Amino acid sequence: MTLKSRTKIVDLLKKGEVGTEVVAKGWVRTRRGNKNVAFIALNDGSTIHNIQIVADVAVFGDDFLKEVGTGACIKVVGTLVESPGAQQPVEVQAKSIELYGKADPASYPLQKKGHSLEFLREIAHLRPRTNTFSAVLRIRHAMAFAIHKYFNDKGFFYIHTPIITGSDAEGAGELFRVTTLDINNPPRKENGKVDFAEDFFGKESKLTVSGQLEGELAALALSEVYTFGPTFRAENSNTPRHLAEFWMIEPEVAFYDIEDNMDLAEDFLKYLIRYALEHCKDDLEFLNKMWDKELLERLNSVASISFERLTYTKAVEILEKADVKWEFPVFWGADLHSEHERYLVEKHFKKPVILTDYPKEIKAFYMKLNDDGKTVKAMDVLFPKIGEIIGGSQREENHEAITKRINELEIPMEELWWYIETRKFGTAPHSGFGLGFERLLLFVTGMGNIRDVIPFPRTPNSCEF
RNA sequence: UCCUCAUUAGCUCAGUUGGUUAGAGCACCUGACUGUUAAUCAGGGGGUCCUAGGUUCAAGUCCUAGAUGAGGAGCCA
Repeated sequence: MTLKSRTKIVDLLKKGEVGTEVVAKGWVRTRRGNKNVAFIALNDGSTIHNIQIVADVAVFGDDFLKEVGTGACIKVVGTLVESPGAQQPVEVQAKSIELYGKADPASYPLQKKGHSLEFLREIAHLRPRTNTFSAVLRIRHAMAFAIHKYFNDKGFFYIHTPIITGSDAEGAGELFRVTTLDINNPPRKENGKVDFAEDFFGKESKLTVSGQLEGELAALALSEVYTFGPTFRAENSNTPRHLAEFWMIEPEVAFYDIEDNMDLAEDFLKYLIRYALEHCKDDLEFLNKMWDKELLERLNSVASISFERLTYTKAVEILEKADVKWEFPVFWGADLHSEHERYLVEKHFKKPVILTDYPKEIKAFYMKLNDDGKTVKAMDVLFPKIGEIIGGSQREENHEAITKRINELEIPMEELWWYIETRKFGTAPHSGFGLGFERLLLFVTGMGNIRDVIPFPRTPNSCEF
């Protein structure tokens, strides 16, 4: 028998092998009992549920059992039996217990009672051992897996786009610099500016804010691709919806117009939500009970309802007619603020909304210009509670049009020569979008703060662990 | 970055109009209990009231500045 030999608690609880000897390993959640018998709730992270270990005090001794308290890690060999208690189908009558690691009860920070999410963030090294956080992590895994499954089943190829980039032309926010220069004494040019020709790459380099531009290069060869990787924004954003380091999914598809793009986005989101409802039932029920009483109802609703689709122009008309005093004025050409988006999703339509055809001035250079010359084929998917969960567009594939737009916005053309060349050689209509993975998880788990759906959040002034 | 609020025991939080020795629940320790279910019951230990100034006979409480956290806004995914 090797060290890894054990039955996972999720399998023990399926009640398959009653009467047989089993080995369970895990971390003690609580211990209670009397002078004759101790009950140990054991969890190994395979499920939200614990297995109850029953240990006779006469066999194991009071002093030993005292060490098997909250937080300790143990190996238990015993018989799986039907439980006389009402709250669990089976339990393990312990024959032997090996203490892998004790946890001093006076200093172990996790109690059997609940903690605030703020406190748990301060002990991110231990919070995976809580019910809430282990549930979130299992759902996070399930969603990552479902994303790959969805695209793989549809014949999309997973493209690894670079994390270090030499271009900052995408315009999606402030970038983190990557350098090997001595920041206390960098080489300088005659004009006093830092000489990045002497840096590792011979030029300035940054952490990527998006894999989209490279994804487009791949789509214009492999037709259907997606990226799924970390992205970095050095914005000083302090909100429950922003991270400095987050994961993004970016499908990019040749021969898709904006309608196809919207169909893909809606189908994709519904698939993921249905996958969670089907595969993460116990964890979602726990989160529903613990944090968000409307979670399951909301997930079921969004999974089946048809998203509302309308143009930016129509949305502005609705907002202008609305009997609401806006903090930010609404007029054609103004960017929509979260109060406007929330009104459309939560009050007016009461379901997810896809807004399209925004004024070109408030959108990025790569979006395809409409025939009206004023709007671009952009699409934002707005969700209840979250706001913008997806942003995407049909891309400008016309060489003349995209160089004109780049010049208008005074984006340095020489940094994008490779991107522009795809429009020169065998260009094709294509579309894509970006989905923030943690924003998806906020919606699926019902958690209120994005720092609680990623194991180790990076935010301004916070890079512990 | 801006606005608002918060910071008191390991955790969650009370603390009245500025007034004696700062409290509770949980956790922890000791004991009781023949199968518990966030076990229960009894007892015990535990405090730089975020920090630095200030006002006052007297400050956890009022004022100023700062630190940290949270919510809202902006930026966005």
